[in-house]
Amino acid sequence: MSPAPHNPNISVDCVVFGFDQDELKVLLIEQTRGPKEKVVIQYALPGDLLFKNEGLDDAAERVLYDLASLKGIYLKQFHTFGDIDRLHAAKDQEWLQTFREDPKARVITVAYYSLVKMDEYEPQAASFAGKAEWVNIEEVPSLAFDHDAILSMGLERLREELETKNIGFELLPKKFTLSQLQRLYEIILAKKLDKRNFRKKLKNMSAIKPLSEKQKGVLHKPAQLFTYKDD
Amino acid sequence: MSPAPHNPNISVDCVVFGFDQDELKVLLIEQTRGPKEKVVIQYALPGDLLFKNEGLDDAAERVLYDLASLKGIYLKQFHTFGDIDRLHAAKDQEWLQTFREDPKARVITVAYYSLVKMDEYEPQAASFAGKAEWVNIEEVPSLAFDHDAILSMGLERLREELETKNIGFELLPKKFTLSQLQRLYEIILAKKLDKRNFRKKLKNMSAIKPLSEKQKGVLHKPAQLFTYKDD
DNA sequence: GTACTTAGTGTACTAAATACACTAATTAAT
DNA sequence: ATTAATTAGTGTATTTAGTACACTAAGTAC
Repeated sequence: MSPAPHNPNISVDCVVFGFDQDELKVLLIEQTRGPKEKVVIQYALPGDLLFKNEGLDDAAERVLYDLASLKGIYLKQFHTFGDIDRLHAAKDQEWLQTFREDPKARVITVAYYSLVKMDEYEPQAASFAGKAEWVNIEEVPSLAFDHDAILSMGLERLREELETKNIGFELLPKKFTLSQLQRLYEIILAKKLDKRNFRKKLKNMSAIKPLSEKQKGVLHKPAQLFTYKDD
Repeated sequence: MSPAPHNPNISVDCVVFGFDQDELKVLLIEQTRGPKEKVVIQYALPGDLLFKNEGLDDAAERVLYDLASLKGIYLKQFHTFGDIDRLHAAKDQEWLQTFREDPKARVITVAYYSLVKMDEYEPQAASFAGKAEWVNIEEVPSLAFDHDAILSMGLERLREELETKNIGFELLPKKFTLSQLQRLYEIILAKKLDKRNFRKKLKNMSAIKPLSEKQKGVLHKPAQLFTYKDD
């Protein structure tokens, strides 16, 4: 063990969840490489090195804004990853050399997870970064560095929070139907829920209130729209 | 906002809990200063800067071993504190100058909480550090830097874990009575529990098993001793 | 107006949490 | 040996939360 302290780089990485079309998605940055800048070599979580006069939460907000034009969204720190070799998987060596001065430099990353109302925000790639892309959680490829582990812990935390706190609405439009909310729970928790029991529980929690408005443009009985009470 | 990354120092700080004599205690390092090294100026959580070839968890283990001779104990990362000015409260300026080269240097700290069987380990101060001392959680003075906030979040997490996971035994001797376990819950959660309901719940969880041994040397009916099953 | 689709609703059963009071075993003092 | 003091140990009834389950209602497309 080395007897001297040192000064690693610090980054933040964000696991950004969205829900759309009955699918749980995560926002990934496409890292391209090659002569024509066309060959996709891998995907990574949105992240960046910490700036000098910036708090950790600030950095996470900045990352989401710069890389995906996301602003004012639910954001929560969940774990810090600091293994010595977390950047140095064989698959990442080549890529590291194209982007960083010193591929051996140590980087400790503080991970956040984040919930986005996909109807309100359409991520746009900043020009300097790779393209930001929503990827179905079921179809996420192997990611750069230890981002697989980060994503997987982020997903675990999302599930925990969803079962204990009322955060489901952070992933839905302001106005939503009870069936939408239920599908969200079913998909994230990967289990079927009973419609009547689900609604009974919601009623007891009284966290939502009905609007005087109904669903439109559907080819079946239109559902009552609800919204969250902030009380 | 500064447009350049930088390399702050990284430290780990540990919120170490112990339980003894019906009191929840936390391990603090006494920081002394002055001509005779006798004037106590403040207490701090055990912590140290991260070494070069050391993972975060390793650093936390090292800190506990070096500062308190604690080894092989329950240890869990819970939050990373990175405010720009977290070291720079007015009360800390003087002290910083005596210990660190640059009192303006930024330090980001990864916080752990830790559970200790106090009967097995008696902390001993390493010579180079301040004295390690168990302090009743109710009597903790204002700590150095932002350690008040770290302690307070650590305590919050201890309470959450105690209600959801079976971690109570980490704070008790290997052999314990049900009343001891109940008092531990009562004191940490700061609420009274019903004896019969508490025992009923334990029975259902079947996480403990009775030993063929009874409490000794008490001036009342001796209680059955139990131990945790690891199964 | 018929077929299709999803919305919306109540009741009976089961499991978990709560409220509650007395007897048993030991020590210390007399 | 008896008594006082102290904590250990035990069961039942009630309330609350969770589960299982099936039909009618409101709209669209044809």
